[in-house]
Amino acid sequence: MSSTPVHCSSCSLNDLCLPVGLTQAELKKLDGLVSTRRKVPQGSALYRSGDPFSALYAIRTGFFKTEINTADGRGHVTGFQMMGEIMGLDGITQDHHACDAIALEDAEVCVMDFDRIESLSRELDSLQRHLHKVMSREIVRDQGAMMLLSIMNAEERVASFLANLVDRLKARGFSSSELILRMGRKDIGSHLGMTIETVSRVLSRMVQDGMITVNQRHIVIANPQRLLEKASLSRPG
Amino acid sequence: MSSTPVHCSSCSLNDLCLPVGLTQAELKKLDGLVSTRRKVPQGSALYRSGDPFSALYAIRTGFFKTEINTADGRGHVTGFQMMGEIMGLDGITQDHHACDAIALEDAEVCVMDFDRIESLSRELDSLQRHLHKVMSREIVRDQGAMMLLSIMNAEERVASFLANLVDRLKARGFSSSELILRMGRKDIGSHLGMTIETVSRVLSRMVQDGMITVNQRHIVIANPQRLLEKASLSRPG
DNA sequence: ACAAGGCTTTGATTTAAATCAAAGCACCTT
DNA sequence: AAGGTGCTTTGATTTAAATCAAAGCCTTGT
Repeated sequence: MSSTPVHCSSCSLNDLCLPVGLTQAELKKLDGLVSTRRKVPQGSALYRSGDPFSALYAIRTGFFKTEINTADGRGHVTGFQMMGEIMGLDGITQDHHACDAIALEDAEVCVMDFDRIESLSRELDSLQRHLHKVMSREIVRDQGAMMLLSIMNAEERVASFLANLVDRLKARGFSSSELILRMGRKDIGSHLGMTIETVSRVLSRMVQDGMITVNQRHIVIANPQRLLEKASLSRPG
Repeated sequence: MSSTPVHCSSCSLNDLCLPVGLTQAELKKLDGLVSTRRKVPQGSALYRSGDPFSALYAIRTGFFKTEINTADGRGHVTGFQMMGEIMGLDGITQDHHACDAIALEDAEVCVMDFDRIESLSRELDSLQRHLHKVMSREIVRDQGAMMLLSIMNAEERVASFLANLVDRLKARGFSSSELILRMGRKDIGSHLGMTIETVSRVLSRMVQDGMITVNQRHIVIANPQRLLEKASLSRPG
């Protein structure tokens, strides 16, 4: 709950976040969209499964994971989210959230009341269209993740995971050859459907092959070409 | 391209399809939504990956699979769709479709121009809300499928698959103890991330255990209780 | 500095599912 | 009815990844 004024029109993330492609005049209208900002300390939840749904969240700073936990202890990390990405879409169907959203480092999010999003998007065609695109992108992304889990082996999965992360970081102005993992091996394994031992072994093998360099959570992509080859499923011609 | 008049307001599927929860007056407005119907013969595509996106489709009759094909021959069936369900949401983000939609039996769909859906949902709050719920449900469903692939073993996956199918069929007035599979073992295996041999072996084991009965594609659920136990991941307490 | 705890890596062994192989069945066509 | 074709089942063997086990290492606090 920051007291500083909160404006989409002046936000440096606006070309990554919800209001992408809006004119300056339209952006002005959006300035009422973000009611508050919210700080989320590392390790704590932005929302949890079962919480009532009322808002979408745009990440301003920090890094999140979303996960579904089961009573028998098996859990699954459904994804990792970084600045500019929208969280909370899972809550719309049932009016309560379907997963936990946990901050992997101290984070700050823009809280966008969903009723307000809906009423604004009835006025602004471009916002409406963009919201639909964001949701559709999430669907396509999840289907890509399903495919990864269904047909890729351990090494391909890890390669895809790394390639995907550097891609998204690059789009945010960070290095495309270097990254700091914000999550532990356990979360990587859970997300990729494998054990931490396998994650570790695969990383070691990639180091041996000269594809990457690993120092704890610090990864350097030594051979981007080969990483991409491993990662890609070569879509149909 | 049927010449019979096409009206959501008189459609028997309307409580499963897009216009759920609308008043009669609102339904009247929707009658212009479905421009045409389209017949899709068994084995042919409603749309293919790369096709330009222009419409969503509501299934009136028939049964579909959606799949992503890769150049190297590995492919993945992302889901199966039955009457009343909406297809095409994957196309919104990139203005072209991201997967193939193939009819597994002769089918008929309602073609809903997406621009018209958007403009109508700017007028009808309830349609807007429902569209958002449909998209969110797809996201949650896909995340459930990811979890299935990530943490369940072969027998749990097949049990989930069967339980999910009878559930959806039951909601459409069909038997909850019996079903005809519209897809072959290959598609089941692709969807569940396993080979056809494993699908077959798991089914045989379930028959031996008295959980189900299998005659080709005709399945009888002999012990729904045990099927549900196998299928469920028991969510957190 | 040292101990404690939690990650991470590495190694040995087991196992679930894949692969390889062949036979069985249902559904066509002639 | 016979022969073919494509799906499905079943069996034998292999393999990728899980499990079991232990050591290494970074971090944190006393």
